Amino acid sequence: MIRHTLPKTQRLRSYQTIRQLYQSGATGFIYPFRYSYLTEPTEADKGTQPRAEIMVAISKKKIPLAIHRNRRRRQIKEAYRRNKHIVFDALHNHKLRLSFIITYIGDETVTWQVLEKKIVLLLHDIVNRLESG
RNA sequence: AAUCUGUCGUGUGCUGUCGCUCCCGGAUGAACAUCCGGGGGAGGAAAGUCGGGACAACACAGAGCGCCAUGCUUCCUAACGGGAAGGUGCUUCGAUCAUCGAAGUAACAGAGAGUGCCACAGAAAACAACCGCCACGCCUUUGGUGUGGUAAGGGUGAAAACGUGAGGUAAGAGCUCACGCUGUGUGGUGGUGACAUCACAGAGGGGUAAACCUCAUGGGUUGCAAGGCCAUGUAUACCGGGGCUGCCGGCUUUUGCCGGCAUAAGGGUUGCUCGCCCAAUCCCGGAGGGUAGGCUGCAAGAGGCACGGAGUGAUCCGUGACCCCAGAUAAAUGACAGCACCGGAGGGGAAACCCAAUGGAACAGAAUCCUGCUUACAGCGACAGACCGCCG
Repeated sequence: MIRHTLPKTQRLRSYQTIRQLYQSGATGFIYPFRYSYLTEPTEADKGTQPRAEIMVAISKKKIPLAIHRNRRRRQIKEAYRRNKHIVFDALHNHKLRLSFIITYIGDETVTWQVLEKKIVLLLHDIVNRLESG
């Protein structure tokens, strides 16, 4: 049973990884999100553990005010935090490390309930793609 | 009382579940970390990035030119293009014999150097003659025409060459005079000063400087992505071109090396020029490569509040074992419920009153800090003003 936390170590913070993701990450689309992700296998001799790193990006064109972008980013992070067990179970089964970016492309009218449902769909989508190879 | 406008103040709180970040203490652990406990964690504008400063790096012999900013006075302030108090002009309102008071407003130095511009209309917008008036000449003589004088009258315009009266003249004109108006100069008085007021002299040829400009004052450049340290790395690397000079002395068989002086393509002097300074481990171009990780700067000060004092005021001084004091870094300070708050569809009740659904809850998110300005803003409170009504 994992705890539903989201500390610094599970957030995507490396410039190089982000660059790699935008250049060569596998992408998908579930409205109102677009996502791209990369995986690498864990290596037991180096002591790396399965884990996921996430980043949330929001377009300034869609949501112009900083305070509204902040709120939307917090809601997305919250939705991921509450449902991240979906993807974590798969990662442990396949011994993978995952980095991914969720880009919000909706507008300000999407409600919290819809947002959480769509995140769950998105996570299941990623898991399906991992399982199928 | 209600509504509206303006100014000032304030600008959500509590509970639950699950989370984030920083600091302190403890535990596990080689370490990264993880866990437990405690504490701190967005704004009045954090915004616009507009002024001014602190702080930092680089630069700085000097002179000239240029560029930018500011522009009534005194004061406040670390400083300012900010603020306070005042002066002057203009506008509005009110009272009044003159004159005075209130509110608002002002890029409010110079149009006695020069240049430019002044739409339309008008003859003309700055060397004024269209009509008119006057003199003289000519002709086909109730008139027409030419030359000259004339800014009193007409007409145009936002603005037409000081106003009124008298003298004067061919007709006229500040041409002369009186009174007045507006500048200038000198002197007196009051005021720290802007300025006010009085006297004398002399002048009257528009406006426009957020047009160029003139005058006065100020201004080195870049900004925390500043800068410092650690780690990493590749620097006197590679290719092409330029330069690699002259004299003297020393060493040396020579090539060459070292030192001094001179020259200077080039570089620096952070707008330009002169001047000054630098110098072969140099300068220009090409191609290619690397880094972009961590720590620091980085949070207690031009801080708030209370009381007392000085000042018209901005503000300053003193006292206080009074209070506060975010530091994130693909960027924490939250998400979701419920209640409180506003509102009240509707329901209950004889009534007072009670219960209440949907809904509403502004503007807005630190990024080195402070200070000011500007802009955005629901609700509540205070104080002014306007309007309506006068039974509230």
